[in-house]
Amino acid sequence: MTSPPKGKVSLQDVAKEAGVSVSTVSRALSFPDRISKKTREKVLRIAQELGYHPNIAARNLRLGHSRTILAVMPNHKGSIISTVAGEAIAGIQKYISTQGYALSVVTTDFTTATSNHALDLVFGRQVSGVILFAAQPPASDGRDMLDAGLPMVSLTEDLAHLGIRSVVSSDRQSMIEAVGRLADLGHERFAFISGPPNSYHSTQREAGVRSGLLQRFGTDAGLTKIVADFSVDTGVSAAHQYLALTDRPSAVISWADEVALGFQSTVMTAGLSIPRDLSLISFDGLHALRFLRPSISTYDQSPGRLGGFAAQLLVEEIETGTPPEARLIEIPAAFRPGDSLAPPR
Amino acid sequence: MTSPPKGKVSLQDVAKEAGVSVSTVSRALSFPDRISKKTREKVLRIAQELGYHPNIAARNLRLGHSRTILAVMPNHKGSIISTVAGEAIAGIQKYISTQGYALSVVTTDFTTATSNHALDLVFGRQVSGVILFAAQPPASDGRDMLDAGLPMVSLTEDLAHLGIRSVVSSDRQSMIEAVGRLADLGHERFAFISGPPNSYHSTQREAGVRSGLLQRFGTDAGLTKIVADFSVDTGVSAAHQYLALTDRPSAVISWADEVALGFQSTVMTAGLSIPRDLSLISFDGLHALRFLRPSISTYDQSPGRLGGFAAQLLVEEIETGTPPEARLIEIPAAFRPGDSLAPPR
DNA sequence: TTGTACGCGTTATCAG
DNA sequence: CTGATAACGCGTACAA
Repeated sequence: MTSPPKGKVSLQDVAKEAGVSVSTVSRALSFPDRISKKTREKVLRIAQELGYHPNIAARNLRLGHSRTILAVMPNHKGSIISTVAGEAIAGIQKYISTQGYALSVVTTDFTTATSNHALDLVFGRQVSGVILFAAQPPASDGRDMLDAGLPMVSLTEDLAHLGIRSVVSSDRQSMIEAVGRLADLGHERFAFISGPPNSYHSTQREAGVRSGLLQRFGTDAGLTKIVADFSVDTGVSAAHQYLALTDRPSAVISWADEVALGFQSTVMTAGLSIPRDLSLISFDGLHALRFLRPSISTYDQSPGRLGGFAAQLLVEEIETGTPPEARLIEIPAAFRPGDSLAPPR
Repeated sequence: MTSPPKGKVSLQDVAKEAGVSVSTVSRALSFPDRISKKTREKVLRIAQELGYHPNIAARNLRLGHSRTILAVMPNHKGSIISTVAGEAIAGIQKYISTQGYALSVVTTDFTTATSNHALDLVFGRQVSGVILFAAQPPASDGRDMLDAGLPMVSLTEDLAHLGIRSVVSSDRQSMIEAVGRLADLGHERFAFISGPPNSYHSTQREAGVRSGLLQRFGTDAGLTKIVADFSVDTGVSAAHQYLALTDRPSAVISWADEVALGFQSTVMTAGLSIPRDLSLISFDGLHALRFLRPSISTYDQSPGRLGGFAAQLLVEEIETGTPPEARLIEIPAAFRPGDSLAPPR
C-alpha cells in the first residue's frame, strides 16, 4: 500500500516502512546532518510517499510549548470586530508566520462565558504568548490571565502599570502636532470631541490637545469639550451639541475617525461647510475617510504595523525568556492630510 | 505548599494531594455523576485550590482531535484584511465558542511560504475543520488542503464544484432586485461596474444585473460595462470612463462598495450630482457608506451572519461525521437604502 | 550512526 | 465506586 492509510500516518509507520527505528526517522526530520546520507534520503523519501506530517499535539505535549500565540480581541456588544482589529491581526500573523509561530484568535466581550474561553486556552498551556488588544486582561471565576505567567504584550492600550509591555501609538504627540497645524492656519478657538471618560486613548489625546494649546497659546482654557463614544452615532450627537453652541470653534479635533464620520455628516446636513466653516482633524487612519467629500484629515496609526511590532516583541520574549520588563513603546502615527483643513473664515 | 508550583499542575498533582488515583480525578472532572459525592467534592476543591487546568495538548493527543477550527483568510498583496473578513471572523468565533470550539486564524497570500503554514496546521491534525475564505484551497509542494480529508466549508465563494460546501450571499437575486428598484424609479439606461474577470462574485453579480434587465426590458443589450477591481482606486478610473461616455446611463450598479466609494467621490468632484444626475447602488454593506453624503444604497451581506452560519454547518459536520455532501447555500443580502436613489432627470 | 526506553498529561478499558 | 494500566505520537538521554 503506497497510499496514506486514512490520512493518519505516524513516525512509526514511516519507520516500519523504511526498516529503521522511530528515533532515526525523528532525527532525519529534525537533524538531517546527524544521520548518514543514505538512510536520510531513504527516510525522507518514504515520509514523503506516505504523506507523513508530524502530529502537532504530540509534539507540543512532549516539548511543553506550542509556538502558538493568542490574540485577544474585543467584541463590544456582541457586534463587529473593528477594521483596525482586522488589520492588527494581519500584521501579527504576517510577522509570526516568518518565525514559525501560529496564531489563535479569540474575541471576547469580557463576560464570563467568553472570558473563560480565552482563559482555558491560556491555562491549558495551549499558547506560548498573548497579544492583548483590550483595556484589561480577561478574568473570571477568580482566575486572571495575568496569573498564567505567560509572555504578554498589550496592543494600542497602555497596560504598563500592570507590568505588561505595551505598544501604543503616540496619541499625545500627534495631537500636539494637530493643534500646531490648525494654529498655523490661524485657528484660535478649538473643540475636542472625546471618547468615554475611561478610555485610555481619549484621555491621552485630550491631554495632547491641551498640551498643544498650552504650548501655543499659553492656556487651554478656551477648549470646548464634547463627550462622545466609539460609535458613529455619538458623532452625530456631538455634532448637535456643536451646532447648539453660540460661538462655534473653527477648529474641531475628534478623538476617533468613526465619531468624525458621524460628526461631519451631521454638520454638513445642517448646512455648514467643511472646511469653510470649520476645520476637522481626527485620529485612526480609517481607510474610508479618504473618500468622503470632503475627505477628513486624520492620523494613521497603521494597526498592521503596530501589530507586527508587538508580535516581534512578544516572540523575542518567548524565545529569550527575558523577564517582562514592563515599558511603554510609542509608535508615531502618520498624518494623512485631507480636504478638511483651511484657515478660519 | 498551597500555591501552584510554577503554574504547572497536572492531574497527578491533584490526585496526590487528594489521596486518590489519577483516573478518579479525571472522572470527577469529566463525569461528576459517576463518582461519590464525597470524593467528588474533595477532588474538585483541591483542583480549584491548586489551580488545576487540563493540558489541552495532552487531551488532544489522547482524543485524536482538537475541537479547533481553522479560518483561512486572504491577504492580498501582503496588505490588509478587509473589514468583511474581520466581521466574518467575529461571527465564526461567536458561534463556535458556544460549542466549545476554538478558532485559529491564518492569513495567506497563496504563496508557498504562507500556504505551507496553513497546510502544516491542517496536516498536523491540529484542527478539526476548516472555514475557507478564499477562491481556492491552499496548496503547495504537491500537498493540497483538500487531501487532508477534513471537514471544510467555503465562505462567500462558491466552491461546490470542488466538493466543498459553500455559504454565499445571493449575488444574482440581489442584483435582479436592484435592477427592479431602479427600473421602478424610471431608469432605462444602466451601467455595471464589474470586478476582475476571474472574480466569482463579480461574475455572479453581473449575471444578476443582466437577468434583471432581461426580465424587465427583454434585453440586456443596452448595458454599459465598466471593468474595475477590488480597490477604491479602480473606482476612480471607472468614474473617469463613465464621465467620458457620450450618453451616460442614469443608473449605475457597482459590484462592490469600495469601488463605489471611489466612483462616487470622483463623479461628484467632476460636478455631477447624486442622485440628481445618476442613481447608484452597490454591494457589500460597508458600514462607512452610510455616512457619505449622499449615502450609497447597498446590499448588506452581513459577513458576521454568513460566518456564523458557515461555522454552524461545519461544526455539525464535525460532530455528526456526515459525509460532505457538497452544495451551495445562498443567504439573501439585505437592501440598505441610502440617498443615492432618485428618478432620472 | 543507530536503536532502546522513557515520559509528557490525558482518557479509556478493565479489574477489583 | 475506584484504581491500575495502556495508549495517543513525539523527542531525547542513554546505550550499543
